[in-house]
Amino acid sequence: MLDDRKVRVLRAIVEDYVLTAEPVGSRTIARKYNLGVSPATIRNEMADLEEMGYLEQPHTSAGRIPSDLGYRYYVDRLMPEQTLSAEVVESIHQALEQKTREIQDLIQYAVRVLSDATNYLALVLGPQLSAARFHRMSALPLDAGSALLILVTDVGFVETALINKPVDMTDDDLQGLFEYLSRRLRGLSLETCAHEATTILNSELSAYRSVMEEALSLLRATTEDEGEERVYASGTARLFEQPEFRDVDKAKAILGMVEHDQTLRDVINSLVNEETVLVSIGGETGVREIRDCSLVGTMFSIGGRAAGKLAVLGPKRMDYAKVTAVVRCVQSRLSSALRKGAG
Amino acid sequence: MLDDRKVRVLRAIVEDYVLTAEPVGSRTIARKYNLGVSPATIRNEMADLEEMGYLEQPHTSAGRIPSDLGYRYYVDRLMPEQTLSAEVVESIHQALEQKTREIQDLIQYAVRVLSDATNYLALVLGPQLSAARFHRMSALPLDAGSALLILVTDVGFVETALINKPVDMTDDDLQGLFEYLSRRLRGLSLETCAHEATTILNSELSAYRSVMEEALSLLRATTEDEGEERVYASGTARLFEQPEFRDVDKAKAILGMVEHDQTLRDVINSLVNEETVLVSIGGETGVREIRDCSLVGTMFSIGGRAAGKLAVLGPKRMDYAKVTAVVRCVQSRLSSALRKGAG
DNA sequence: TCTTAGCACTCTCATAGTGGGAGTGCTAAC
DNA sequence: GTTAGCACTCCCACTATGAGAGTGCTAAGA
Repeated sequence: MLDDRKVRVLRAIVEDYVLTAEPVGSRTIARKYNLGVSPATIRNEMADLEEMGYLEQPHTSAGRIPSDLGYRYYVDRLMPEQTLSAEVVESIHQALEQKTREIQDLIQYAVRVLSDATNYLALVLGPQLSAARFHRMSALPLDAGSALLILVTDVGFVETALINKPVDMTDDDLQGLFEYLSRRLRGLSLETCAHEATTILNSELSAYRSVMEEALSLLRATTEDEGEERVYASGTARLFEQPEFRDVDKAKAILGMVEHDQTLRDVINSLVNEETVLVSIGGETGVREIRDCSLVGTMFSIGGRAAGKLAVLGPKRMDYAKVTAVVRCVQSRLSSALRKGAG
Repeated sequence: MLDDRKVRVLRAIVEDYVLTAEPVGSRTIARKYNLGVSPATIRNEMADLEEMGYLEQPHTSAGRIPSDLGYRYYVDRLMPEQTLSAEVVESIHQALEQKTREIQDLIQYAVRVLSDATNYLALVLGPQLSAARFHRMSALPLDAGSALLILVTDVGFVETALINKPVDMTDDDLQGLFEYLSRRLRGLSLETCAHEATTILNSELSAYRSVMEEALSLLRATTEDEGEERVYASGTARLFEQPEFRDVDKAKAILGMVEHDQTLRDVINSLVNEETVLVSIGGETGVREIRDCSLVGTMFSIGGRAAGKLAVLGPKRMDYAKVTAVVRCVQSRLSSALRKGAG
């Protein structure tokens, strides 16, 4: 266990390093954070902390920087509960109180404000469609030979596809078909739907095979898509403002990962699985490209239903207190967004 | 006018510089491109070309690099018509012959393959919604108090919004209302629609004011949105592979511009306004952030209707012949995509 | 036993000097 | 008009060099 003074030294080092991005020396601590002891004493404490794994030394005669473990200790036990400035809260509210009624748009505003408020890279994962439930499906005739197929999930997420319409099928037939299907499938998970629809197709609706096939393929595409949850990102350019990413190769690695959605989904999904705000520090993510980064994320719901996950990716040396607070704030505003609008 | 030998020197310099990213010296040209004259003669030609504005010298005793004007001359008059390798053509075909029936998805595949095939940053602008024509609008009742409003444009672009549904309105009423509206508005530009719908609302349909207001606001949002055309990008990370963007600040400036959609829209829109492939070189774009880049772009249509613009952003020192060919290839495949599917 | 001052030591970083290499422009001869 | 020769310029990579920051250790003091 860390005694009181070690804790104060650790906190000082984390906070100073977060602020300056420079390794912190014993003199600096003695001067700026008045612990009432001399640099020599602090040096001893730092040597202890290093041995215990909380600190690292870039090279023999540099100051110390926090290790992953050091950050972890700070985040779990030392980090102050931060209340956001009125302006930040205000800007978040404003961004999410737009009059938009479309979830996709709302998410896009959210990811942007998340990045603006933290100055880091913000990421949002759309709803996990495989877990979504069928709400309804409908076909909108466009012209003689084609129609727009529309799938709505319980969260209000919309997927559409252009399909061929058999010429011998009237608009009423089409509408009736999907009315019927919608009644039969409502509330089922999309995966179950695909099975169920196949059964229905074979048993009773074989007359409408071609249209049904298209409907099935939309259902399957929606669930099985490698791109299961859509990924929204904002603020990639901001990464470069961090001194630790001025190294082009690091920056490139991170960018590459962000563009390669699947890795991103995996990382965020494995970290975030509840509505509390969680932090993954450096190597904890297990992904090589972002071993110098931390990820702060949580799930969010819109109008009371689980809608996705939001996360901020920044350098390990990030302002965890602030980022956590911002993430929490955006999360809570999203939950209540649209509520008065539509369910 | 440039005499034959000057032209050959210019071509050699452009092509060598594109290949190596190093200023090209007279010796190199004499050795690699057998013009049958000595370095000294080439030096004289280069001095002339520099005076005429086609070449630049990074510093007194370096080789020459092409100026914007030099590239321009090359692109306009020297660039060979390149036929793409079978593999590249194949990969483009494959990417765009996916079974998807949704325009948005198709565009996403297109932007990805555009970047993969060129190794530069690829950009696609979605259809210009203000120029789009109304095809139909429809409302899908979701539950007692809400419905999904769907707007389809002639190109097959879909916009949706969640709206409140007056409790006293039956599903049939709702459907009838939009059937009627769709008949009245079909073929009009979205802007005209907004006006027209207002008139209709005031003259005949004032009973449905609340729903109509929502429909109007969707129409307006679709046209007036600052984000008029949606911007799709792919391959940002690839920018860093270019030696000229290993300078973090340059890379950041470009990335920043890419994230700031509006500038991007403006640049692409001002360059590209026809179905031929156009090239904008360096300063020609007039945008500071990309003065070291060139943009190759064109309009494309899907299923015979103008659908958007596609562009590749790379360093000035890019392989213009190849990029032009790729852009043209993607453009042509897009035009014929979906054609057999739905119109 | 804990704390502290002192000091030698290490390591980085910015600076300046140096030499090689690449390329030029000019001149004079072909 | 072309070419060889040559002096000149400029960049760049390499190597000191020294200042600065910070450490660990030791020994003395509380």
